[in-house]
Amino acid sequence: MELDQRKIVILTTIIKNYLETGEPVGSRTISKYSGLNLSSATIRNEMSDLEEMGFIVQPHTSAGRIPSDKGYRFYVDQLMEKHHKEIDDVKTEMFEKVDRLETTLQTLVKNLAQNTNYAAVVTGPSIRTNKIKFIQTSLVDSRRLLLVVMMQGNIVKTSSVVLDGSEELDFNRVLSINMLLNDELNGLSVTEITEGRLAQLLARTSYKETIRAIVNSIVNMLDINLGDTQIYTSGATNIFKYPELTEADNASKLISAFETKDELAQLVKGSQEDGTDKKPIQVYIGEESPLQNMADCSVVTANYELGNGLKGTIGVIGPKRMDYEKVLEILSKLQSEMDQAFR
Amino acid sequence: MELDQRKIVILTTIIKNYLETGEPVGSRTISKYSGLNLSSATIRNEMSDLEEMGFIVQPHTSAGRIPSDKGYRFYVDQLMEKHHKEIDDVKTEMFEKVDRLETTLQTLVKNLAQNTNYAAVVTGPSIRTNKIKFIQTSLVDSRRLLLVVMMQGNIVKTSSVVLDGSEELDFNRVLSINMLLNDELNGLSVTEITEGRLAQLLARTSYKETIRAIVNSIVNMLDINLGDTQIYTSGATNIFKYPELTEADNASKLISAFETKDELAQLVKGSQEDGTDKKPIQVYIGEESPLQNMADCSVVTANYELGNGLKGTIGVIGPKRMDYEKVLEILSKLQSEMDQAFR
DNA sequence: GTTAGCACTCAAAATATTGGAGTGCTAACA
DNA sequence: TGTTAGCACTCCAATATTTTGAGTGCTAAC
Repeated sequence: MELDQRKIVILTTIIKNYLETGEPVGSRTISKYSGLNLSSATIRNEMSDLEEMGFIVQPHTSAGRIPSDKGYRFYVDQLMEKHHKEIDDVKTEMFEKVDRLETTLQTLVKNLAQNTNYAAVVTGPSIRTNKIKFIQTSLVDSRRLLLVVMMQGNIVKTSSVVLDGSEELDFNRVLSINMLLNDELNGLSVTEITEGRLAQLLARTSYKETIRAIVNSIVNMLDINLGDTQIYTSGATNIFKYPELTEADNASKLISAFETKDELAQLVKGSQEDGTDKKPIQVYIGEESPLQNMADCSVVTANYELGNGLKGTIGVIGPKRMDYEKVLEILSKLQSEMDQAFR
Repeated sequence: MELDQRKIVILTTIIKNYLETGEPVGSRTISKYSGLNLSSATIRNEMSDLEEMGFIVQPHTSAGRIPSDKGYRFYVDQLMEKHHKEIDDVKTEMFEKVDRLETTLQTLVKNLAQNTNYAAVVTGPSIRTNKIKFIQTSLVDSRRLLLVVMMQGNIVKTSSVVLDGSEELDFNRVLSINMLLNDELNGLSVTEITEGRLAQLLARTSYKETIRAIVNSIVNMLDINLGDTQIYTSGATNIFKYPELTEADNASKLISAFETKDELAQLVKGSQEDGTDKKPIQVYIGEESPLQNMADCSVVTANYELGNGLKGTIGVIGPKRMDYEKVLEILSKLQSEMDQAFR
């Protein structure tokens, strides 16, 4: 059977209607709103075809039809095509005063959730591949150093280093340690701080224990503590707006996923791997999603790349009947702006 | 009517039973479990009295009784008395490696939620009254300073200061600025950084614009950005474990309160004002709570005070039928440990 | 190819039925 | 006088039943 023009119109009408109402769509409704001037009986015949082809399903015998995952997929693919032809050069004002990546991402994710009415998640760039821009240690008291590391994107991390006291430090010695650290480590990512590097560093100083403690602290801070990537979320409670997600204990699972953030990391990681350069925006519909908890949701993710090579992901999580058009538009707009913001 | 010993036993039995089961308690149950060896009919008479006195209510004519807010209040007050006589010197290991207050509080709140199975909230000390311990600025590039401020409790805040470029800075100049800042501002809280102070500071330097920008940044950072007090939460999803809180759209409101944290701030602030020194732990039952959203919950808060004068609050939010005994025990234990941890 | 008409289906809403836990009251008992 | 057994009564909650209506597929006519 072929998907002719008329079938496409009917399918699209069903989907659009369902996106709005969330209720199964019957033949009479279509006959009134499709603009095709066909009777409900004719529509019924076509719908029966569409069902056979797998684009729509009946929740039960005497109900209207709702889109299947395949149906959504068709609709979204169609949207994506249309979308590529449009050029949107509208500017949001979000990036006017870009200072630190962290705060920027925080406001970004908040706005995203508010604008879409779905749950939003944004990840910062992977710290492990992000490069050190600047290191500073200072003596807080005789036994403790404050360590401040600034990464690309002006991400600042701090920790304190407790010394065992075998090496006496004073102001000038800390100064020279700072110079040494910056000299050796600037421009490196954590993954590049190898044993060899450390040895090279130690060879140039007599404060071996202190340096060792500091480097250790840096690696810990960037490697383990942060679980690699920082994840910002917002609008988790928006899912309460969509009854189909609140049924049973779905809500509980979803909200809990947002509270712990562990699973979200996977979600986002997956999308970065899938992403060939041609498809910077991805749509996962229902079962397509990498997480079981999200099988009743749709997930739209966009990878962004800052000018300096840092990569991250923006994502929206909502019901299958999400307003794909709007979400795609917003995400692609944000994506292109992010690309330019941090050059 | 008088609340004699027998009535107390019956009331207590009703409450304990209801705490466990969450179901209304009938006269037969009591006659079996109170240990009083009275028939259900006798119990019925007493229950009828207790209801008249306002300690218990009937959800509907032919149901068992459940404790009223007044009933809970009686029970909790009784507990509190008993509690004061006990001395618990059990040590948790949470505070072994206390480094920075922020991370400590984060793990604290997480443990609290996991141990109690309720939602937990912990606030750090008010930054506005917290004192500056150490200031460090460093030149990131020609136009930008990285500002690091360490407060009491080793809370570290950073921000970057963008300079207008009218004053050329170099390494040595930044050094002298640092010394000046530390000299003038250490030991002060934000509230103490007045116009007069600033004037005094400016009089001692020729880099007036830079200093002005830095001080501005410090005040902003500590005053506005953080909304005064930092709030850590955990276990919000635990409320899904208690059906009576999940009914209607209560869950939505509660979770949302936890996501935005605004309301929680009030909750906690209220408890700090109420708190005379004699009652460091407070229990709000149902309507007693300062927030309408929490009218179906009970809230238990404990104020802690670190050795150095910093104050904060630990709180647990759960259903009215929460295990008060356990919660009181845990909170008071934490409270006393906190008091000693950061001396 | 399209459509009106009709019998059929089935979920959801409305309504009825039942069971049982709980009560209050009264009268008898220790 | 306090306690208790017994009984009629209440009413929620669970279950069963009926009703309703939106929707379908099929057939026959246009």
